[in-house]
Amino acid sequence: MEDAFERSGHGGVDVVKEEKRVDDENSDHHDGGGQYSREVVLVQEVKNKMPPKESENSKPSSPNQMISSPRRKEDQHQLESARAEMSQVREENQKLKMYLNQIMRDYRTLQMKFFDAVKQEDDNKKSANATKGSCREIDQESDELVSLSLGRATSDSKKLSLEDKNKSLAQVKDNTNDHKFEEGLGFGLDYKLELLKSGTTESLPNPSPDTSIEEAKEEAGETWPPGKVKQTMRTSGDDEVSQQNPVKKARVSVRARCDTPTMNDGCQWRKYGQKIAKGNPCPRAYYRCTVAPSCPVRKQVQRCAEDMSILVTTYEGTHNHPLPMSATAMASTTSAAAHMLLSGSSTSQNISSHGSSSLTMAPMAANLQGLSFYQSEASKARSPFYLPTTSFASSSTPTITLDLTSNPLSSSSSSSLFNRFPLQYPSTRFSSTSLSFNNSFESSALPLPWGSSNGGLMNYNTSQLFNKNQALDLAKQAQESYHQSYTQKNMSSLPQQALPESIAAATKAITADPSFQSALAAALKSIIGNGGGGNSNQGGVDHFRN
DNA sequence: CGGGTTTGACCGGCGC
DNA sequence: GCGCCGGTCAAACCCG
Repeated sequence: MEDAFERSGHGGVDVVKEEKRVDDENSDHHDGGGQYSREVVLVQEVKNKMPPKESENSKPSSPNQMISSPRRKEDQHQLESARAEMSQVREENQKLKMYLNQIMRDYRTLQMKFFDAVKQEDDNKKSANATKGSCREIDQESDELVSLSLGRATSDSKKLSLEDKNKSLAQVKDNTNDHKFEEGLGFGLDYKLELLKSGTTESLPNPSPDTSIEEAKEEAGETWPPGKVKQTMRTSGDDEVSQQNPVKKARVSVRARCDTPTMNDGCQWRKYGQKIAKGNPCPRAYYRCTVAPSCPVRKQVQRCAEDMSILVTTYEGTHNHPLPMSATAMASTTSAAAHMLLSGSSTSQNISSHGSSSLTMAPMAANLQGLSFYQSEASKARSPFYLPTTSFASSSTPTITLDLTSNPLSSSSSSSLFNRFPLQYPSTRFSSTSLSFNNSFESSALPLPWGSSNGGLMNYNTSQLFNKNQALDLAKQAQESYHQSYTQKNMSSLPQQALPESIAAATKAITADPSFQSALAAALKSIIGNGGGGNSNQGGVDHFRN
């Protein structure tokens, strides 16, 4: 898998063209046994495509040589068989390349459409700014979008019929002008906006204006950079905190049982201070990220006064550099939570935010290692994901707390969250990425090579809604969009860095993301279409991981 | 010696 | 204005 993926980068269009030929002519025999004459044809065809050096080695003997003796004939027979197998492997590799290229093309197309859609939507919203009806409509739209995307379900989303979702997917496939779904996938922009918002002006270089035309426009006209977030403030109350503190950075608290002085979240931190805070005998330690000298991310670590075994880590800011592979999970989690807090509501109980900002949760959820931004009315009071008044969180700073303690009060969703989270609990499977497509549907999950018995892993629960390829296309598009946004983010925030290095670093970081790995593995598995490739896939993932 | 930690000083926001 | 408090700075110190 890894090999094929690696090669896909060099494959280019020619490979795809060739692959189509092979695929057309031999699409119906992958078993490799029996159909000998056709395999010979295939070998010869492959031979013609191969570079001279390789074709020389595998070139069949002349017909005269082939009939020299029975034994020689048998050897020749085996040779042909081996060649046929090789050709099949090549064929599969080329198919993988083709699929990957196809996915990349689809993604680019969707991304362009997304930018168009954002622009169009901005115009629409400016014209009909304070219309409540449209607001509700947008809410419904967003819910639908999110439910079609990754890892979030709302109670409203359950109302949506399968037909609606199928329709949306069909619209995407047909490249119609309905941009709903593209918006749902197009979270890359929002990811960047989050950087603009939470990344401080103190240390972050200004993002280059050419990362996005829309972004440039928004920046030019508004001191509150993310236009989308600003639009969410139409719903007064929910975004009061953001409004009052436009430059306040959102904080994400993570409560976890931990014996060590600090949680190992994969990042490098340097302690720069310690204080005895009021109301807690335990000192609070202040850390800053030292992965990059200009990284604005800080964290506070303090033991819980009530339960000393609980360590409360509060993260603030967004990394402006490629993260160590082991740190991507926590970083994306906190980034997602922070973004949810800023783009959504800080006082409302409803996690489902308003307007287009809710779209931003879709991508983040894809990187949450199973952290589901699922908060139904019934469970929100006990959700692990709440908006508290922590003992040391400044009341003026929007803070969201992620409770990873094994609280018996935890609902089923939170307990699964606890079990899935890999960082504080290394004993759990690291591959337990939850890339949940609308967990409000309880269809059978796509069988995965490292499948989970209790639903801790990826659940492509949309399989009821559309076929596997479509679901996997979505997964790929979502992940690649994240990839794209991350790349752009790094390019914009590290202008001094050579461009290829930024891209390479971002690529490295993204491919290290277990969510990406999982999606990729599942996509490739589905493409290959057999259920027996589990070990190799797992190995590939492990390789990416290290 | 370089990098990380400790710890008292300092600063700014906020409430009274 | 003053005091409290959270957060940060930076010199001293520690450690490998």
